[in-house]
Amino acid sequence: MQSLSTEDYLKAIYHASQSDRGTVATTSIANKIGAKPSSVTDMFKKLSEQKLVKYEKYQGVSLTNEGVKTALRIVRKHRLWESFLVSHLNFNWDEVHQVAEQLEHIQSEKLTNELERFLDYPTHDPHGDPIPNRALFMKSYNKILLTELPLNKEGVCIGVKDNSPDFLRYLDRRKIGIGTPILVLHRENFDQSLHIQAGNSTLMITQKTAENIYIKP
Amino acid sequence: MQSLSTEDYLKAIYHASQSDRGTVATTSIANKIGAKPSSVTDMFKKLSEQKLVKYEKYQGVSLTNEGVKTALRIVRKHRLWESFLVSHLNFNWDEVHQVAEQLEHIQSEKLTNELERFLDYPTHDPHGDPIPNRALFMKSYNKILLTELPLNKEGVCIGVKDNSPDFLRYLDRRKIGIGTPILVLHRENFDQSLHIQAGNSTLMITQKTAENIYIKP
DNA sequence: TAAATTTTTTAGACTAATCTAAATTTGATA
DNA sequence: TATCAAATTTAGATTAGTCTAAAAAATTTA
Repeated sequence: MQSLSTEDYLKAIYHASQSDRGTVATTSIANKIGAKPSSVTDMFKKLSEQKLVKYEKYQGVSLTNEGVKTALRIVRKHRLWESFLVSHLNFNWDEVHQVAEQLEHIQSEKLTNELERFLDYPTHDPHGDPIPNRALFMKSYNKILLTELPLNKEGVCIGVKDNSPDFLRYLDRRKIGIGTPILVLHRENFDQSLHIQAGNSTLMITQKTAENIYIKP
Repeated sequence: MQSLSTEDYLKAIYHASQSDRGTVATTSIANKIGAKPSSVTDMFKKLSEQKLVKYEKYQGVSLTNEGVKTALRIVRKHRLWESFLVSHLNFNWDEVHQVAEQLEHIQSEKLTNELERFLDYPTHDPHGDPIPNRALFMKSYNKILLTELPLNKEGVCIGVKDNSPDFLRYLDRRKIGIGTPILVLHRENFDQSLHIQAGNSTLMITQKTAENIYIKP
């Protein structure tokens, strides 16, 4: 049985290794967790003893198969709870993360599986991220960033890269959400800002915004 | 913000002071929590500093108003989650306690209040215990123990005193649950065992069983 | 490639919650 | 009411997770 803290580390390592490919550095986890690098080193050693990560001094860590499984079990719970909060408890997509951070640590397989059944086996959470099923398998869409969508080719918003409340509320105000159809009308060469049609309104968004929106072409 | 452990102590003190009336002894909490008396003394001091209990060396503790409120907030969450598990996630009433022990520590007022709304403001949990509302007020039924129900006077089972899975499953097998109408047909003077009619079957139960069933006369 | 910078680890300390063992207080009993 | 047993507290140690400061290794840069 993992402690709350080891679960947080495993999840952080999992997410970091998704974007960074392969091994994960001490400082990268320290920043994610909000701890000092020395604390992270200690935890790396501990996780290594438990065979949840492969750790070589000064070389960072990578998750073992068992480590990946443990991380995915937490991700599964996190995303199921986020789905529940939005679909049944009137939470907005920018409010769910903090609460799900707590709920993801609840230990009960029956609870997780019944929650999944109750929600009718959702495949994606409110931010468009895929939910691992009982066998910890998830299929992610074939997705691109909005910056990569060709001019005048219709796509649909299927997720966001940045999950911060600030960004999500900004999208709310722009009426952009999961499922919103999007068309790039014009790309400004000067600053890479975009004129887009989102739903049935046209608006301008910055490059920074565009590179945080996932599109199914 | 309380730690998980202080919350457990406050809840234990609250429950103990319900049955024991007034102040609560060190050992009584040690037994409930599963800790040594010396650890309990340490925690009493800590809670006392936080003004959540009144503590006099060698004289036990009693909750302050603030302590009662904190305890009731935990009880509220515990009982709401138990209700949710039974009503929507196919848990039986003997399975909910352990999971609710974890869920009761989740910190989010919005979560608690929305859960309450989603469940349509339940007043009692699956064991018949009253659920404090948002203002932490709860009304309990006027209840007696089955041992006190007069012969041939119809009552209804509205709760249990012992919440252990063993007892609850025993009641399941006897088809006794919340709402079951009960009539005492005969009381055996020799060992105080009872012949009762529960629903539409008649059966014999021991005194020990009878003194763990609450009845609305 | 040597020096400088950055990253990582080690060493030692701190806190919260726990424990054991010994000392103290309370309350029951003779 | 003096003694004894039970309950409670104190003292000191332990564990997990964290920290700071210093040392060591890796990486970048000149």
